[in-house]
Amino acid sequence: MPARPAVLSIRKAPRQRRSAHTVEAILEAAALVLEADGLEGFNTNAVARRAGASIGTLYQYFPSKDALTLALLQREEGAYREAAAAAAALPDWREALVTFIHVSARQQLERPNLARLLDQEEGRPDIRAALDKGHSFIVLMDGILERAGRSDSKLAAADLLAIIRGMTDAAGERGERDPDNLAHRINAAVLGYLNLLI
Amino acid sequence: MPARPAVLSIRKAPRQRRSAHTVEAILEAAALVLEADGLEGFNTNAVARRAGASIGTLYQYFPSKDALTLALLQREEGAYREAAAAAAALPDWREALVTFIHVSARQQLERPNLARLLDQEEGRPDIRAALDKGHSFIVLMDGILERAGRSDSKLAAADLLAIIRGMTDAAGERGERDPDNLAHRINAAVLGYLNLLI
Amino acid sequence: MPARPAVLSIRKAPRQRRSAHTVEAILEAAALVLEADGLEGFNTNAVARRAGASIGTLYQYFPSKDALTLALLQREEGAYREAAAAAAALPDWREALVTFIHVSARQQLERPNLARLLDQEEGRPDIRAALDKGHSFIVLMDGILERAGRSDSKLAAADLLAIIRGMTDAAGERGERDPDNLAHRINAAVLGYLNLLI
Amino acid sequence: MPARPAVLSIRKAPRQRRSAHTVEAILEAAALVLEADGLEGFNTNAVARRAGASIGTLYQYFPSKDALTLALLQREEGAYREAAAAAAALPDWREALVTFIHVSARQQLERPNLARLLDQEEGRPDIRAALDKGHSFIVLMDGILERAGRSDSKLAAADLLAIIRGMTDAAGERGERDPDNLAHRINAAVLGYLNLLI
DNA sequence: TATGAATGAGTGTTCATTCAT
DNA sequence: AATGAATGAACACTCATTCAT
Repeated sequence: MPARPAVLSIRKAPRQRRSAHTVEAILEAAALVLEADGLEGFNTNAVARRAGASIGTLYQYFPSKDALTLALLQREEGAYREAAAAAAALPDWREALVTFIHVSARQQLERPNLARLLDQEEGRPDIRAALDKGHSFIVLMDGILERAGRSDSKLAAADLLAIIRGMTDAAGERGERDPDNLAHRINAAVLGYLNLLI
Repeated sequence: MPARPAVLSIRKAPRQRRSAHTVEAILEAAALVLEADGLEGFNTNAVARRAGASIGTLYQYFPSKDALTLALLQREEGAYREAAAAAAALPDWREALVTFIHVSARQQLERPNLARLLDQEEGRPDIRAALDKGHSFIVLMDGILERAGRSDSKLAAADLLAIIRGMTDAAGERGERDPDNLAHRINAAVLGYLNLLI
Repeated sequence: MPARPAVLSIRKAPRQRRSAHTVEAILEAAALVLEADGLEGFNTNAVARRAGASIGTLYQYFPSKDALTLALLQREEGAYREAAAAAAALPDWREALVTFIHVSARQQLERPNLARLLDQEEGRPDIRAALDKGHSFIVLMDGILERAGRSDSKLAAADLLAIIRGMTDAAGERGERDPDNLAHRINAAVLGYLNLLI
Repeated sequence: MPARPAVLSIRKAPRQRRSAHTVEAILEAAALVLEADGLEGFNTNAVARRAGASIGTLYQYFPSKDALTLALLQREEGAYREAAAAAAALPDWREALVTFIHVSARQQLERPNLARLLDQEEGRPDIRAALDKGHSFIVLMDGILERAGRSDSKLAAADLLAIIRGMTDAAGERGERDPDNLAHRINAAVLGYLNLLI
């Protein structure tokens, strides 16, 4: 029951230990290439070379460049997504919000260039379509805001995510390293937004 | 001694009226292609075709694709930059800030897809290096915040611009059309940031 | 009003004399490669090389390999198709049939390997779909047989074309050179078919 | 001293029953892939997958793709070849000829797509060279025609086989199912050829 | 000055074949 | 004997850029 088109899912599940290692090496190589050379230098041959694998091996596991990008996206966001979901599930909505922001700041400053470029890739139509909409961050944020009793929760959720993403991207780009400080500043903007907007 | 590498500056200043018209046609074609087909479809041959010019003509005015991108960036931001500078020059810093935000919201919703894609291009190292740092928006914002008596004006300016850019990009992408409403929401976040952060 | 999908039609009509020459050179190179190396060696890079053109030039005129194949098919069959139509239009159906066969034999022995390989390509679904069904040879043959008063004209037309194609292909492959002799033998089979089958 | 190059012969004669079964599974998988996906989809990995074997196993029995193709060709033609030889051995040459044709029609309509594609593969130089000339159908047909007292037996044999192959290929491609009817029509052409050509 | 034909390095992708396990 | 991971040459196709006309 493939939830997304076959061409974007991983081509074969690695059965041997060697395979799992190769897949991991390719994904990490993709991350490194993206960080080092940006979207411009992000091509499958470069990734394979960096992974110490052949181009054929890459394509045994990822049926297309988009599938590779998607897999990297999911790998990078996996832990983030879980932590964000856990934050959103906290009983007190204020605590949920603050924790969500903190988690976001920490994630972004981990590998800032990678996160920023993946954010960009996430905007591409093909990738977008393949992402699991049900679990996206906006749903989490919307849940928090509904519990806060906001009638404009959908719009506010979109705005708050835009603030978070905008500020974390910029901070990462500038080379900031302290997630606590960044989270503190995001909190100010977010709480201001919620308080001042009725 | 040119302030930026020759290969990114416009190749020749159009002297005749016909030339000026051609340059303008190419720039507008670049904008249209970018809006219609995204970064994926943005190539010099497509731009020339859309402009009704030959590829050779395009290269007579723009020595490289990056130079074309840069020129478009500057054309699109020209009016915005002036309006933003005027806003920043208002005597009352609060009024300056609110006006700056309003100007930004209006600019972004004018041609949202174009603005968003150009924002992305602006992030590329080559383009970035060629942009005139002296006149960038951060200087304007920093000026406003200094007059507001903030000691952290540099960092706050960066944060506020990130908020503005993040929210306007997302709003444009969602298809919002009303700059007043958008500006209102941005104000809340920005003022909250300034009030809550001592 | 493109009767067939754009991706299979020629990409641009050559405007300058140089272009027309290039297109012709590429088509002839395609024919030569096909004759020399068969379908196995028929790739766009080889064709371009043989034409003394770059691969980019090839793709300026033919948007895909299939489009090139199709254009070659049409070039090779152009004169044949006209001659066959003229034959089929002869008042006496017997004369029409005999002339049709003669024309077919001559065409096939002209460049036998090329004709045979193009016959094969003609069978591929993509190519087939793009070919103009209205003018295909079976329609011509069907017309002749209807005038001969046959009630089974559709089936008979298919059979006779199969006989003609089968015999001409084999003759060409064996290196036969005399179209008159070949046509004579085809006539025997075809007339036998028509006489003996009621 | 092998009659054909080692690389095209089967790699090892299957000694154990399991091996024989594997070889058969691979050959049938090759047939199925060819029928389902055509020459375009006919690749060794797909065949192995369909056979439920690994690619390594395939290469243990068939040293190359061509060897696999050749083996399939021989498997498919095995029964046909025997039946055709039996037909050709009938005392009355007319009966031999008619039976030969009937056998051919039946064979072709059995698995029409497979037969047609294998006919095509049979035309490739490499495959051709490896086929055992001594037992080919043309020898059988030549024998029949010699007994019919024809001096042009070699040429006539080639022509008649071309007629038979052309008509059966086309009939199979059109989806015909009745070998009797097809054989009847082929008879007409063949007898016409023999009668009319002195 | 304008044109557009030509270029060719580069990119995504396939697939026959090998070989360590 | 069987497996399947790995290889890399080969191919279709794109697009920024040049230059003869």
